[in-house]
Amino acid sequence: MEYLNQLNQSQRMAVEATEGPVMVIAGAGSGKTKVLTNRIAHIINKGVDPFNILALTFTNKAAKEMKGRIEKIINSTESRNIWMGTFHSVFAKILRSEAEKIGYPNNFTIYDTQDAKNLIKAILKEQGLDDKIYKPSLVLNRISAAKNNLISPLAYLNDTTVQNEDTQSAKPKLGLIYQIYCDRCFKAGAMDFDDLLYKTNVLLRDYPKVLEKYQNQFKYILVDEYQDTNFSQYLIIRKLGAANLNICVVGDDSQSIYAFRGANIQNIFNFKNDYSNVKTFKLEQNYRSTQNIVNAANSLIKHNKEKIDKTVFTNNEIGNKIKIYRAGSDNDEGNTIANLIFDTQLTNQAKNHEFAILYRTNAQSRAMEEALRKKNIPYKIHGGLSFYQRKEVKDLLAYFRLVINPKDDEALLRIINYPARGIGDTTLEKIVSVANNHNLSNWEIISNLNKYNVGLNSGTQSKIGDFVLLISGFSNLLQTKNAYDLAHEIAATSGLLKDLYSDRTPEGISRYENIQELLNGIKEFTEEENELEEDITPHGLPEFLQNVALLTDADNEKEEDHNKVSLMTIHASKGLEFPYVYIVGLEENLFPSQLSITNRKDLEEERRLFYVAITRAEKELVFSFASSRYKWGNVTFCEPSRFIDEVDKDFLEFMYSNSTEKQTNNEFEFSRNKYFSKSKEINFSNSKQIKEQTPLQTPQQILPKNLKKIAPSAGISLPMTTELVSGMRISHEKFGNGVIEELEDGKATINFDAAGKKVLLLKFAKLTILN
DNA sequence: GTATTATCTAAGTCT
DNA sequence: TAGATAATAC
Repeated sequence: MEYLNQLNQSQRMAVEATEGPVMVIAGAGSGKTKVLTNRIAHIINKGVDPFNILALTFTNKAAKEMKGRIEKIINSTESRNIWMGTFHSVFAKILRSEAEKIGYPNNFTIYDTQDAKNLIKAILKEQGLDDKIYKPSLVLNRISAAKNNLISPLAYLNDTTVQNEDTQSAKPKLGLIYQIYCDRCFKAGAMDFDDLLYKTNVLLRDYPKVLEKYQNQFKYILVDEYQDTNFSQYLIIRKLGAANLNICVVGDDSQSIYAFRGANIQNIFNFKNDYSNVKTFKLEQNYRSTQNIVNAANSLIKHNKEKIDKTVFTNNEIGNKIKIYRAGSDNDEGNTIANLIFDTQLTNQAKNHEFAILYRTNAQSRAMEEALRKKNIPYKIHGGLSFYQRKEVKDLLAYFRLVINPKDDEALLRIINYPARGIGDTTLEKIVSVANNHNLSNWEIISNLNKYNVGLNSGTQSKIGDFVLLISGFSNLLQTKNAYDLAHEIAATSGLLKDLYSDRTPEGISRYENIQELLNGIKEFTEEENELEEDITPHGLPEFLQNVALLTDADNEKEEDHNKVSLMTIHASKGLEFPYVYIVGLEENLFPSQLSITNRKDLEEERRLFYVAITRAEKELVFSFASSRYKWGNVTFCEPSRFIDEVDKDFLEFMYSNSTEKQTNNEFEFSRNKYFSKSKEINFSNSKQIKEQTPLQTPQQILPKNLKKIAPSAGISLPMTTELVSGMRISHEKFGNGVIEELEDGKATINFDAAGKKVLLLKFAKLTILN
């Protein structure tokens, strides 16, 4: 029980109160993860089987890290048996084993947002509805909100309030679209993200035996980031915890930033009323940040009316004031930040990974990326368009999906004519219409063409027949081939590899490489099986796919990304911390977002978002804003964010002449150069020197444009590859030492002492030269 | 039915 | 700016 002595008093109390309902209000940086991990360890040490613990985290990565920490505390690998993960991944797992009960196959597909939107578009077309009025993203939001509040299509149609809302907004058919959408998903054996929670609720509601089983299983339940749970999640917890009532929720109302996806901050406010004899613990001491940062954050959040009373304080050093920079334009802002990072690295001997640039919207990353690239500062983008959303990757994944679940209509439509097979739009329209009339999936039609009168000529029929044979041929291999072999077979035989290979433009090459990377990833996944003797879960293609669907970018981090500056949205930064933090784009209509400034509730959420951003910083914090910014392709002028004014001036240091602020804003249009020169007044001792050192064309600059954007990491680590020659002895983190036998095309064939011959992509392989 | 080009229009945050 | 869609030519 040595670990208990490492905790402060309130932390320790929260850890030791293992029985009954417990709420932990944890201020930013107050050791929330420490409490969670120690609490779970403590429960296990008291004799509880880890299989009886359910812990819901915000990302799968957080779960993995926590398991590691618990393993250290309890000094046993038993920690791996804890049911720990995101709501979505844990309940997807449970749904897979219980799927037949609610009429789904256990190999059900998970539709991502794009699949869902495509389906909605198709429904709109069939119903003759205008997609300018019924914007797919809006429709999907509405459906998502309904599901998160557990409103079924039928309830939706029968709810007069909801119907009035839709009539008012001139979208009376939303209920009908919702209904059709659900039917289509069902017949495709598919669930969207919200279904994973919604269907779990259905399962627990309609099958008391199942509910009982999991109630008995999960004797202890812990929920991290409780302030960001929605009604659907709330109810799952309530039901599962009802038998034992050992429910511990941890959160911080000041960090609730997911209302847009249905999170209900009231869940945390109401916890005391939902359960009797709730023990509440407040963690108020911040161990992360300097006094200046903590106090600045407090002074900001004071402006919110709705919050739980608490006083976050720190005994850390006072630290520097928050510096505020003004830039002339978005590009100028990027350069300013890149220069600051460069200088800070030199003066403080700081590593790249100690820096983070946080922004409100993904679109802001570009200016930052360009500036960092110019200064040769390695960076990684966290979030944004993830690898798995790239077209070519989705295409191959769609083949996998269809092979595993042929009813998956969205996957089928995506690839039936890619690569081109002469099955065009007209043919597909016929098939889809027959499928809808019979309430069957498209696959059921095309695999039984003679049974249904689709009205196709014999040429088209035989093309479709070939496609059916192709897919069912792969399906037959599911039992015999491992994930990698089957994946490779599919990529090759489908013609996808060949199609990508034939495109020798830089973009085409990068697409081909992305497929190679995907296949490499599957290979690694396949080989994991042999590495852990006790790991008995099969590692076939279905298992790989299930893994992939719910991966967040955070779960995907590559080893070679370790020492890089992090770029991410503030939402993605939740739960993370960095010594040096730059919050950029602090402008009205951007942060706070234009869409949020019309009502208090939304504005308060934006303010909490800013609070989250500020509290990521440990040592130093910088704010910046630009006076002009490209939006929709043209320049717009911006005013500094109101949030800057809301932070107490005692903690701020303006790095530009603040006294003329008001006038200069108005003057701006007429004196643009003035501001450009102003930002140059900042003295970057080393920037000039570096510019001259930097070669005109660095390796990353000749990379294909889209690769740079999607996988910036790919470019930055390149220089190393030039140092490699065959015959060289190298070391690889996973495979150990070996000799390079062949170097070609960005790939290396390496003969490892222990692991044997492997072909690795240099771009991704982390090799250390031995000598 | 396919491939190429021209035009449109959309950018808020995420599982 | 870029991805999606429409229009055009083959």
